[in-house]
Amino acid sequence: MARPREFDTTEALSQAMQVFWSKGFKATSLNDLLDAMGLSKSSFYDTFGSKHEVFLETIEHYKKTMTAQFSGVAGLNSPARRLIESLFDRAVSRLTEEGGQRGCYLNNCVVEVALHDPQAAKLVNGGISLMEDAFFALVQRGQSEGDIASDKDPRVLARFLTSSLNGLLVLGKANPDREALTDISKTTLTVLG
Amino acid sequence: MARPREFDTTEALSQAMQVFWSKGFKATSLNDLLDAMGLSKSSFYDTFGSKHEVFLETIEHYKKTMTAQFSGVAGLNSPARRLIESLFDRAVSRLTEEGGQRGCYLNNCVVEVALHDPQAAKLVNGGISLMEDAFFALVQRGQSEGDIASDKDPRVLARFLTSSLNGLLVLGKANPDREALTDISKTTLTVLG
DNA sequence: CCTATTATGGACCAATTAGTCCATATTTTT
DNA sequence: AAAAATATGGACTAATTGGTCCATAATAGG
Repeated sequence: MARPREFDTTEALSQAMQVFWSKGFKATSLNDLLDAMGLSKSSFYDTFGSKHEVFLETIEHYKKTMTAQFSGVAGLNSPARRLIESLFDRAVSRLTEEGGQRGCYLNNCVVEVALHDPQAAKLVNGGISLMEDAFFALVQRGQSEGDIASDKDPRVLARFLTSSLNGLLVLGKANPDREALTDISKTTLTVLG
Repeated sequence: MARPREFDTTEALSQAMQVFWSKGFKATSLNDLLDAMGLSKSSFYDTFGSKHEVFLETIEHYKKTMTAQFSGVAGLNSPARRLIESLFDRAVSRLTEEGGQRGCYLNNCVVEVALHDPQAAKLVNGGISLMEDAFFALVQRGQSEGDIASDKDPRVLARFLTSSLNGLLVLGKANPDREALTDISKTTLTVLG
Protein backbone atom coordinates (compact mmCIF):
# COMPACT_ATOMS: atom_id res chain seq x y z
CA MET A 1 0.00 0.00 0.00
CA ALA A 2 2.53 2.52 1.08
CA ARG A 3 6.01 3.13 2.19
CA PRO A 4 7.13 0.55 4.71
CA ARG A 5 8.70 1.42 8.03
CA GLU A 6 12.43 1.70 7.74
CA PHE A 7 13.49 1.01 11.30
CA ASP A 8 12.91 -2.05 13.39
CA THR A 9 10.31 -1.20 16.03
CA THR A 10 11.37 -3.80 18.54
CA GLU A 11 15.01 -2.85 18.07
CA ALA A 12 14.13 0.76 18.76
CA LEU A 13 12.14 -0.36 21.79
CA SER A 14 15.09 -2.34 23.01
CA GLN A 15 17.31 0.74 22.77
CA ALA A 16 14.74 2.79 24.63
CA MET A 17 14.69 0.18 27.34
CA GLN A 18 18.45 0.39 27.72
CA VAL A 19 18.22 4.08 28.46
CA PHE A 20 15.34 3.75 30.91
CA TRP A 21 17.22 0.92 32.52
CA SER A 22 20.32 3.00 33.05
CA LYS A 23 18.81 6.34 33.91
CA GLY A 24 15.31 5.63 35.11
CA PHE A 25 12.08 6.98 33.66
CA LYS A 26 12.12 10.50 35.01
CA ALA A 27 15.77 11.11 34.36
CA THR A 28 15.47 10.00 30.76
CA SER A 29 14.72 12.96 28.52
CA LEU A 30 13.08 12.82 25.16
CA ASN A 31 16.38 13.63 23.54
CA ASP A 32 18.02 10.74 25.34
CA LEU A 33 15.40 8.51 23.81
CA LEU A 34 15.67 9.93 20.31
CA ASP A 35 19.45 9.54 20.38
CA ALA A 36 19.30 5.99 21.62
CA MET A 37 16.54 4.94 19.27
CA GLY A 38 17.96 6.77 16.28
CA LEU A 39 14.65 8.37 15.44
CA SER A 40 13.52 11.82 14.56
CA LYS A 41 11.07 13.41 16.91
CA SER A 42 8.37 13.12 14.28
CA SER A 43 8.88 9.42 13.73
CA PHE A 44 8.97 8.88 17.44
CA TYR A 45 5.61 10.48 18.11
CA ASP A 46 4.06 8.97 14.99
CA THR A 47 5.07 5.51 16.03
CA PHE A 48 4.95 5.48 19.79
CA GLY A 49 2.68 8.28 20.87
CA SER A 50 4.44 9.56 23.95
CA LYS A 51 7.29 9.04 26.33
CA HIS A 52 5.04 7.26 28.74
CA GLU A 53 3.67 4.88 26.14
CA VAL A 54 7.17 3.90 25.06
CA PHE A 55 7.97 3.31 28.67
CA LEU A 56 5.07 0.93 29.08
CA GLU A 57 6.08 -0.86 25.91
CA THR A 58 9.63 -1.31 27.14
CA ILE A 59 8.28 -3.13 30.16
CA GLU A 60 6.35 -5.45 27.89
CA HIS A 61 9.44 -5.84 25.78
CA TYR A 62 11.46 -6.79 28.82
CA LYS A 63 8.93 -9.38 29.83
CA LYS A 64 9.11 -10.97 26.42
CA THR A 65 12.89 -11.16 26.32
CA MET A 66 13.07 -12.30 29.93
CA THR A 67 10.60 -15.12 29.47
CA ALA A 68 12.40 -16.16 26.30
CA GLN A 69 15.64 -16.33 28.26
CA PHE A 70 14.01 -18.13 31.14
CA SER A 71 12.34 -20.75 29.02
CA GLY A 72 15.64 -21.17 27.23
CA VAL A 73 17.30 -21.95 30.53
CA ALA A 74 14.48 -24.16 31.74
CA GLY A 75 14.63 -26.10 28.49
CA LEU A 76 18.20 -27.22 29.11
CA ASN A 77 18.34 -30.74 30.36
CA SER A 78 20.65 -30.09 33.25
CA PRO A 79 19.10 -30.80 36.63
CA ALA A 80 16.69 -28.04 37.60
CA ARG A 81 18.54 -27.35 40.79
CA ARG A 82 21.72 -26.68 38.85
CA LEU A 83 19.82 -24.28 36.65
CA ILE A 84 18.56 -22.36 39.64
CA GLU A 85 22.05 -22.19 41.03
CA SER A 86 23.40 -20.94 37.74
CA LEU A 87 20.81 -18.18 37.67
CA PHE A 88 22.12 -16.90 40.97
CA ASP A 89 25.71 -17.40 39.90
CA ARG A 90 25.12 -15.42 36.79
CA ALA A 91 23.50 -12.64 38.75
CA VAL A 92 26.59 -12.43 40.96
CA SER A 93 28.89 -12.46 37.96
CA ARG A 94 26.99 -9.77 36.17
CA LEU A 95 26.89 -7.57 39.27
CA THR A 96 30.64 -7.80 39.71
CA GLU A 97 31.39 -7.02 36.10
CA GLU A 98 32.15 -3.47 35.10
CA GLY A 99 28.92 -1.68 34.36
CA GLY A 100 26.84 -4.64 35.45
CA GLN A 101 25.12 -2.85 38.29
CA ARG A 102 21.91 -1.91 36.60
CA GLY A 103 19.99 -4.56 38.47
CA CYS A 104 16.74 -5.98 37.25
CA TYR A 105 14.68 -3.73 35.02
CA LEU A 106 11.43 -4.75 36.68
CA ASN A 107 12.95 -4.10 40.04
CA ASN A 108 14.04 -0.62 39.01
CA CYS A 109 10.62 0.12 37.64
CA VAL A 110 8.88 -1.03 40.79
CA VAL A 111 10.96 1.19 42.98
CA GLU A 112 10.89 4.30 40.88
CA VAL A 113 7.47 4.24 39.44
CA ALA A 114 5.07 1.63 40.82
CA LEU A 115 3.60 3.91 43.46
CA HIS A 116 2.55 6.63 41.04
CA ASP A 117 2.03 4.85 37.77
CA PRO A 118 -0.65 2.17 38.05
CA GLN A 119 -0.32 1.13 34.42
CA ALA A 120 3.37 0.49 34.77
CA ALA A 121 2.79 -1.18 38.10
CA LYS A 122 0.39 -3.64 36.56
CA LEU A 123 2.77 -4.58 33.78
CA VAL A 124 5.65 -4.95 36.16
CA ASN A 125 3.61 -7.16 38.42
CA GLY A 126 2.90 -9.40 35.49
CA GLY A 127 6.61 -9.64 34.87
CA ILE A 128 7.34 -10.58 38.43
CA SER A 129 4.69 -13.26 38.25
CA LEU A 130 6.38 -14.69 35.20
CA MET A 131 9.62 -14.82 37.14
CA GLU A 132 7.92 -16.56 40.03
CA ASP A 133 6.26 -19.04 37.70
CA ALA A 134 9.56 -19.85 36.07
CA PHE A 135 11.06 -20.58 39.47
CA PHE A 136 7.99 -22.59 40.37
CA ALA A 137 8.41 -24.86 37.37
CA LEU A 138 12.10 -25.32 38.08
CA VAL A 139 11.47 -26.10 41.75
CA GLN A 140 8.86 -28.68 40.89
CA ARG A 141 11.20 -30.33 38.43
CA GLY A 142 13.99 -30.21 40.98
CA GLN A 143 11.76 -31.90 43.51
CA SER A 144 10.83 -34.68 41.14
CA GLU A 145 14.49 -35.06 40.27
CA GLY A 146 15.28 -35.43 43.93
CA ASP A 147 17.59 -32.42 44.19
CA ILE A 148 15.19 -30.20 46.08
CA ALA A 149 13.46 -31.09 49.34
CA SER A 150 10.01 -32.39 48.44
CA ASP A 151 8.43 -31.57 51.76
CA LYS A 152 8.47 -27.91 50.91
CA ASP A 153 5.74 -26.10 49.06
CA PRO A 154 7.12 -25.28 45.61
CA ARG A 155 5.06 -22.10 45.43
CA VAL A 156 6.56 -20.87 48.65
CA LEU A 157 10.04 -21.71 47.48
CA ALA A 158 9.41 -19.96 44.18
CA ARG A 159 8.33 -16.82 46.00
CA PHE A 160 11.33 -17.00 48.23
CA LEU A 161 13.70 -17.34 45.30
CA THR A 162 12.10 -14.44 43.48
CA SER A 163 12.40 -12.23 46.51
CA SER A 164 15.95 -13.33 47.17
CA LEU A 165 17.11 -12.70 43.65
CA ASN A 166 15.67 -9.22 43.81
CA GLY A 167 17.34 -8.57 47.12
CA LEU A 168 20.63 -9.76 45.76
CA LEU A 169 20.37 -7.48 42.77
CA VAL A 170 19.61 -4.44 44.89
CA LEU A 171 22.42 -5.11 47.29
CA GLY A 172 24.82 -5.79 44.45
CA LYS A 173 23.83 -2.54 42.85
CA ALA A 174 24.69 -0.73 46.04
CA ASN A 175 27.94 -2.55 46.63
CA PRO A 176 29.19 -5.10 44.11
CA ASP A 177 31.31 -7.07 46.54
CA ARG A 178 31.75 -10.54 45.10
CA GLU A 179 32.39 -12.21 48.41
CA ALA A 180 29.32 -10.78 50.10
CA LEU A 181 27.12 -11.56 47.13
CA THR A 182 28.38 -15.11 46.96
CA ASP A 183 27.65 -15.52 50.65
CA ILE A 184 24.12 -14.40 50.12
CA SER A 185 23.60 -16.50 47.05
CA LYS A 186 24.89 -19.66 48.69
CA THR A 187 22.88 -19.11 51.84
CA THR A 188 19.77 -18.61 49.78
CA LEU A 189 20.29 -21.89 48.00
CA THR A 190 20.64 -23.86 51.22
CA VAL A 191 16.92 -23.41 51.66
CA LEU A 192 16.33 -25.78 48.77
CA GLY A 193 17.54 -28.53 51.06
CA MET B 1 24.42 37.65 68.41
CA ALA B 2 21.54 37.69 66.03
CA ARG B 3 18.13 36.41 65.21
CA PRO B 4 17.86 32.67 65.83
CA ARG B 5 16.52 30.22 63.32
CA GLU B 6 12.78 29.83 63.68
CA PHE B 7 12.24 26.41 62.18
CA ASP B 8 13.64 23.10 63.29
CA THR B 9 16.23 22.02 60.78
CA THR B 10 15.97 18.33 61.43
CA GLU B 11 12.21 18.51 61.34
CA ALA B 12 12.40 20.22 57.95
CA LEU B 13 14.86 17.57 56.83
CA SER B 14 12.51 14.89 57.94
CA GLN B 15 9.71 16.39 55.88
CA ALA B 16 11.99 16.61 52.87
CA MET B 17 12.83 12.97 53.32
CA GLN B 18 9.17 12.03 53.29
CA VAL B 19 8.74 13.62 49.89
CA PHE B 20 11.85 12.08 48.41
CA TRP B 21 10.77 8.78 49.86
CA SER B 22 7.37 8.93 48.21
CA LYS B 23 8.25 10.48 44.89
CA GLY B 24 11.92 9.84 44.35
CA PHE B 25 14.65 12.41 43.85
CA LYS B 26 14.04 13.37 40.25
CA ALA B 27 10.28 13.49 40.53
CA THR B 28 10.44 15.77 43.54
CA SER B 29 10.37 19.38 42.49
CA LEU B 30 11.65 22.31 44.42
CA ASN B 31 8.09 23.40 45.10
CA ASP B 32 7.25 19.98 46.47
CA LEU B 33 10.10 20.43 48.89
CA LEU B 34 9.20 23.96 49.90
CA ASP B 35 5.61 22.93 50.54
CA ALA B 36 6.60 19.93 52.61
CA MET B 37 9.27 21.74 54.57
CA GLY B 38 7.20 24.86 55.06
CA LEU B 39 10.03 27.11 53.98
CA SER B 40 10.37 30.03 51.67
CA LYS B 41 12.67 29.59 48.74
CA SER B 42 15.10 32.03 50.29
CA SER B 43 15.28 30.24 53.59
CA PHE B 44 15.66 26.98 51.79
CA TYR B 45 18.67 28.04 49.79
CA ASP B 46 20.19 29.94 52.68
CA THR B 47 20.01 26.93 54.92
CA PHE B 48 20.52 23.96 52.66
CA GLY B 49 22.25 25.19 49.57
CA SER B 50 20.58 23.12 46.88
CA LYS B 51 18.14 20.37 46.15
CA HIS B 52 20.95 17.89 45.86
CA GLU B 53 22.50 18.87 49.17
CA VAL B 54 19.18 18.44 50.96
CA PHE B 55 18.88 15.08 49.33
CA LEU B 56 22.22 13.96 50.67
CA GLU B 57 21.27 15.24 54.09
CA THR B 58 18.05 13.30 54.08
CA ILE B 59 20.05 10.14 53.57
CA GLU B 60 22.16 10.99 56.57
CA HIS B 61 19.02 11.79 58.48
CA TYR B 62 17.54 8.44 57.59
CA LYS B 63 20.64 6.66 58.77
CA LYS B 64 20.43 8.41 62.12
CA THR B 65 16.79 7.62 62.71
CA MET B 66 17.22 4.07 61.45
CA THR B 67 20.13 3.31 63.71
CA ALA B 68 18.27 4.85 66.60
CA GLN B 69 15.35 2.56 65.91
CA PHE B 70 17.59 -0.42 65.44
CA SER B 71 19.51 0.06 68.62
CA GLY B 72 16.20 0.58 70.36
CA VAL B 73 15.08 -2.82 69.16
CA ALA B 74 18.40 -4.48 69.91
CA GLY B 75 18.31 -3.06 73.40
CA LEU B 76 15.13 -4.90 74.27
CA ASN B 77 15.83 -7.96 76.33
CA SER B 78 13.75 -10.32 74.30
CA PRO B 79 15.75 -13.10 72.69
CA ALA B 80 17.64 -11.80 69.67
CA ARG B 81 15.99 -14.31 67.39
CA ARG B 82 12.59 -13.01 68.38
CA LEU B 83 13.74 -9.52 67.60
CA ILE B 84 14.87 -10.52 64.13
CA GLU B 85 11.58 -12.23 63.53
CA SER B 86 9.68 -9.20 64.65
CA LEU B 87 11.64 -7.01 62.24
CA PHE B 88 10.43 -9.15 59.37
CA ASP B 89 6.92 -9.31 60.78
CA ARG B 90 6.78 -5.59 61.03
CA ALA B 91 7.98 -5.22 57.47
CA VAL B 92 5.17 -7.46 56.29
CA SER B 93 2.63 -5.57 58.35
CA ARG B 94 3.75 -2.22 57.11
CA LEU B 95 3.71 -3.38 53.50
CA THR B 96 0.17 -4.62 53.78
CA GLU B 97 -1.09 -1.48 55.40
CA GLU B 98 -2.66 1.19 53.28
CA GLY B 99 0.05 3.47 51.97
CA GLY B 100 2.78 1.33 53.48
CA GLN B 101 4.38 0.47 50.16
CA ARG B 102 7.15 2.99 50.09
CA GLY B 103 9.74 0.37 50.87
CA CYS B 104 13.09 1.17 52.41
CA TYR B 105 14.41 4.65 51.77
CA LEU B 106 17.95 3.41 51.26
CA ASN B 107 16.68 0.80 48.87
CA ASN B 108 14.81 3.39 46.84
CA CYS B 109 17.86 5.62 46.74
CA VAL B 110 20.10 2.80 45.58
CA VAL B 111 17.84 1.92 42.73
CA GLU B 112 17.08 5.38 41.52
CA VAL B 113 20.27 7.19 42.08
CA ALA B 114 23.28 5.08 43.05
CA LEU B 115 24.51 4.61 39.50
CA HIS B 116 24.73 8.30 38.70
CA ASP B 117 25.26 9.97 42.03
CA PRO B 118 28.46 8.75 43.70
CA GLN B 119 27.97 10.95 46.74
CA ALA B 120 24.54 9.56 47.44
CA ALA B 121 25.80 6.07 46.67
CA LYS B 122 28.47 6.38 49.32
CA LEU B 123 26.07 7.55 51.98
CA VAL B 124 23.57 4.86 51.13
CA ASN B 125 26.24 2.21 51.31
CA GLY B 126 27.10 3.39 54.75
CA GLY B 127 23.47 2.99 55.71
CA ILE B 128 23.30 -0.52 54.39
CA SER B 129 26.41 -1.38 56.35
CA LEU B 130 24.74 -0.14 59.49
CA MET B 131 21.82 -2.39 58.76
CA GLU B 132 24.11 -5.34 58.22
CA ASP B 133 25.99 -4.59 61.41
CA ALA B 134 22.78 -4.42 63.38
CA PHE B 135 21.80 -7.84 62.06
CA PHE B 136 25.29 -9.09 62.81
CA ALA B 137 25.04 -8.12 66.44
CA LEU B 138 21.61 -9.69 66.75
CA VAL B 139 22.74 -12.90 65.10
CA GLN B 140 25.73 -13.20 67.39
CA ARG B 141 23.53 -12.66 70.39
CA GLY B 142 21.05 -15.18 69.06
CA GLN B 143 23.81 -17.71 68.66
CA SER B 144 25.04 -17.27 72.18
CA GLU B 145 21.46 -17.51 73.39
CA GLY B 146 21.15 -20.80 71.53
CA ASP B 147 18.31 -19.73 69.25
CA ILE B 148 20.39 -19.45 66.10
CA ALA B 149 22.58 -22.20 64.67
CA SER B 150 26.12 -21.56 65.89
CA ASP B 151 27.83 -23.41 63.08
CA LYS B 152 26.95 -20.61 60.69
CA ASP B 153 29.06 -17.55 60.13
CA PRO B 154 27.21 -14.63 61.69
CA ARG B 155 28.55 -12.23 59.07
CA VAL B 156 27.16 -14.39 56.31
CA LEU B 157 23.83 -14.63 58.04
CA ALA B 158 23.76 -10.89 58.56
CA ARG B 159 24.37 -10.29 54.87
CA PHE B 160 21.70 -12.78 53.99
CA LEU B 161 19.17 -11.14 56.27
CA THR B 162 19.94 -7.70 54.90
CA SER B 163 19.51 -8.88 51.35
CA SER B 164 16.34 -10.77 52.19
CA LEU B 165 14.73 -7.85 53.92
CA ASN B 166 15.43 -5.68 50.92
CA GLY B 167 14.02 -8.28 48.56
CA LEU B 168 10.93 -8.54 50.68
CA LEU B 169 10.42 -4.80 50.65
CA VAL B 170 10.75 -4.56 46.90
CA LEU B 171 8.40 -7.43 46.26
CA GLY B 172 5.91 -6.07 48.74
CA LYS B 173 6.04 -2.72 47.04
CA ALA B 174 5.17 -4.37 43.77
CA ASN B 175 2.44 -6.55 45.20
CA PRO B 176 1.47 -6.27 48.86
CA ASP B 177 0.05 -9.77 49.16
CA ARG B 178 0.17 -10.70 52.82
CA GLU B 179 0.23 -14.42 52.22
CA ALA B 180 3.09 -14.32 49.76
CA LEU B 181 5.09 -11.96 51.93
CA THR B 182 4.57 -14.13 54.98
CA ASP B 183 5.74 -17.15 53.00
CA ILE B 184 8.91 -15.34 52.07
CA SER B 185 9.51 -14.03 55.53
CA LYS B 186 9.07 -17.41 57.18
CA THR B 187 11.22 -19.17 54.64
CA THR B 188 13.95 -16.64 55.18
CA LEU B 189 13.94 -17.23 58.91
CA THR B 190 14.31 -20.98 58.55
CA VAL B 191 17.89 -20.31 57.55
CA LEU B 192 18.66 -19.28 61.10
CA GLY B 193 18.30 -22.92 62.01
C1' DC C 1 21.02 52.07 69.05
C1' DC C 2 23.72 49.18 66.14
C1' DT C 3 24.96 45.15 63.98
C1' DA C 4 24.37 40.49 62.71
C1' DT C 5 21.44 37.12 61.41
C1' DT C 6 17.25 35.31 59.79
C1' DA C 7 12.79 35.46 57.23
C1' DT C 8 9.91 36.58 53.34
C1' DG C 9 8.23 37.45 48.85
C1' DG C 10 8.68 38.56 44.42
C1' DA C 11 11.13 39.50 40.27
C1' DC C 12 13.95 37.37 37.30
C1' DC C 13 16.81 33.91 34.73
C1' DA C 14 18.39 30.55 31.35
C1' DA C 15 17.72 25.93 30.38
C1' DT C 16 15.06 22.08 29.73
C1' DT C 17 10.86 19.66 29.50
C1' DA C 18 7.34 16.96 26.61
C1' DG C 19 4.79 17.66 22.89
C1' DT C 20 2.52 19.83 18.37
C1' DC C 21 2.50 21.30 13.71
C1' DC C 22 3.85 21.82 9.12
C1' DA C 23 5.96 21.70 4.83
C1' DT C 24 8.63 18.71 2.17
C1' DA C 25 10.60 14.61 0.41
C1' DT C 26 10.84 9.66 -0.12
C1' DT C 27 9.10 5.12 -1.06
C1' DT C 28 5.98 1.82 -1.93
C1' DT C 29 1.59 -0.55 -4.01
C1' DT C 30 -2.17 -0.39 -7.07
C1' DA D 1 0.67 8.49 -12.39
C1' DA D 2 -1.82 8.63 -8.13
C1' DA D 3 -2.59 7.46 -3.46
C1' DA D 4 -0.98 6.11 0.98
C1' DA D 5 2.15 5.82 4.24
C1' DT D 6 6.64 7.04 6.07
C1' DA D 7 10.67 10.13 7.08
C1' DT D 8 12.79 14.47 8.31
C1' DG D 9 13.87 18.84 10.19
C1' DG D 10 12.73 22.89 12.04
C1' DA D 11 9.79 26.22 14.08
C1' DC D 12 7.06 26.72 17.89
C1' DT D 13 4.67 26.29 22.42
C1' DA D 14 3.50 26.51 27.24
C1' DA D 15 5.00 24.91 31.40
C1' DT D 16 8.35 23.70 34.64
C1' DT D 17 12.86 23.20 36.17
C1' DG D 18 16.54 24.64 39.77
C1' DG D 19 18.52 28.63 41.12
C1' DT D 20 19.91 33.83 41.92
C1' DC D 21 19.18 38.39 43.52
C1' DC D 22 17.28 42.02 46.08
C1' DA D 23 14.75 44.91 48.93
C1' DT D 24 12.43 44.79 53.20
C1' DA D 25 11.27 43.46 57.77
C1' DA D 26 11.78 41.10 62.08
C1' DT D 27 14.52 39.70 66.03
C1' DA D 28 18.24 38.84 68.79
C1' DG D 29 22.79 40.27 71.62
C1' DG D 30 26.23 43.74 72.78
